Amino acid sequence: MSIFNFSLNKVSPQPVYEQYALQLRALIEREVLKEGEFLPSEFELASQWGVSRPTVRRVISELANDGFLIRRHGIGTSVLSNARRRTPAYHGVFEELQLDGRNPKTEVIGFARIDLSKENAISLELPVSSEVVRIQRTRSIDGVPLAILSNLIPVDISEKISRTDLQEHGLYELLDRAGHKPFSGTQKIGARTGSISERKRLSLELDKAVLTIDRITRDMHGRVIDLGNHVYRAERYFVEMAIGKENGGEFL
Amino acid sequence: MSIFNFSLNKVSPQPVYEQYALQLRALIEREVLKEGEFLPSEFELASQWGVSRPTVRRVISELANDGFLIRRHGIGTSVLSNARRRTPAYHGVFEELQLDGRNPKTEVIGFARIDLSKENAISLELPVSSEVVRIQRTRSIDGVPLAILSNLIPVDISEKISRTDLQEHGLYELLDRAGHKPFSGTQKIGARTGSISERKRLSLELDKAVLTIDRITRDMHGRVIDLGNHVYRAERYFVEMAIGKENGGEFL
DNA sequence: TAGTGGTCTAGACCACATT
DNA sequence: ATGTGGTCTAGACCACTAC
Repeated sequence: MSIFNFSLNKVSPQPVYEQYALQLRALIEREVLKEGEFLPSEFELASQWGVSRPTVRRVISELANDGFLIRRHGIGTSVLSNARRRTPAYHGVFEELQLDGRNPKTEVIGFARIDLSKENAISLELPVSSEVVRIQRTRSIDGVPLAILSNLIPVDISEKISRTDLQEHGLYELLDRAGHKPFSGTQKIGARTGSISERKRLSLELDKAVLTIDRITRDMHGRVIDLGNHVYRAERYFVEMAIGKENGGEFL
Repeated sequence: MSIFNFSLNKVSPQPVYEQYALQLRALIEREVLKEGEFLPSEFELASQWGVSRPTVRRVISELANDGFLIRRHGIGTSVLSNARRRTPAYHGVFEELQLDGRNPKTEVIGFARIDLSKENAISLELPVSSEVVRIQRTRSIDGVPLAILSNLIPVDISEKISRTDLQEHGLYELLDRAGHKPFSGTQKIGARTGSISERKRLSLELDKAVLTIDRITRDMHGRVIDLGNHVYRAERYFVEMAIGKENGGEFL
């Protein structure tokens, strides 16, 4: 009985390649299949699984794209080490990454319609006369202020979000629920010396640095649903991310 | 004569799907195919191109993955707007992005073997006794200092790189040439107040902020080939990136 | 030479959205 | 009912790597 004897639900709407990919992925994650180990050839897998080779290839492609497997022409398909694996990019790491046991808190310090400045109107791609809502929040951990979050959101979307929601949930989660799932966007990460009001809010010492993140978020239809300006205490926050093939390129 | 009458080089080692994908992509980028416009159905394209439907699907998949096209079941395949498009993540944006007409310069201020500190040995996954080379560079634009780049590189790799190479080319380009193509990695972006020596090197005013990028780069075999610590003048540098499905997730 | 993955074909059946 | 994309099959030939 091979470890590749996977189960297949033929009535499930989940496609075959997805079912097998999930099970194969689990084998790798649980290290039943260890680093460097080779998979049976595509022909063998096709016969073992009772599917065609294109389907086997699709399964393997899924995992190869996620960096779990590497295919080498003329050699075979083997398991990549954790180190070689491209972990999914992930952002917004928090101090030493440990949220467990911490006590994060969000305070909503502003939730009101504002007049749109000309430049913000352009960024949001709205007519200058449009109304937007400015949401201002502070985030703290164990009572220590961490960040000031300021977001501009079109009025019609903001109406689906309440002030109390914001204390319990992330903005993106709420936008999603409101039917505006964040889909794409751009962000700039920069640094500067904190301003007077930022120093006050973040309990910063004089002239200490802050990390800034400015982002534009769009829903699936390309509509701008959020314009965020976030300011973090630099000593307690950094952004961590995986870098892979596409987003390589040397930094200047 | 349809705009989809692409050319096909049958002797080229470049696969068919890639040749067609490139030409289709060009149509979209030049806006011959405009936002919202529909492609012929996969069957029609297969017949026009003289290839099978799976090949057509592969062509379309390439562009759909890059966010140029969107496929909707039962409806068809259409061109995404620039806004909806997920532009490839790209980092290391420079002032206002304009390198054109600028005069970037790299000065190598250090290129020597050093004793490996214990913590760096662990990061590079080398025995503590191993020797590494520390490369220190400064980058400036039009005579204005922009960044201090410090990299640790295993000795055997550094031997394939010369000091003069570094003045002309990027480190990653040189690593690539040396047979250690950067493959994956992790980086942390943070901010802090510049140290005394950094203030001097970057001509920073007292207590000005710097943006820091620390990265670990690995080659295809999972070997650590670079440990970089980069410090940028915050007023003149920021990191810009696209955010998509995978690397979404709310920032804390 | 044998075995591997890479590409491609020519179909089939299905689920989905529109008419 | 029609046409679309989504899945899957059962082959074929090629290019690459090892032996």
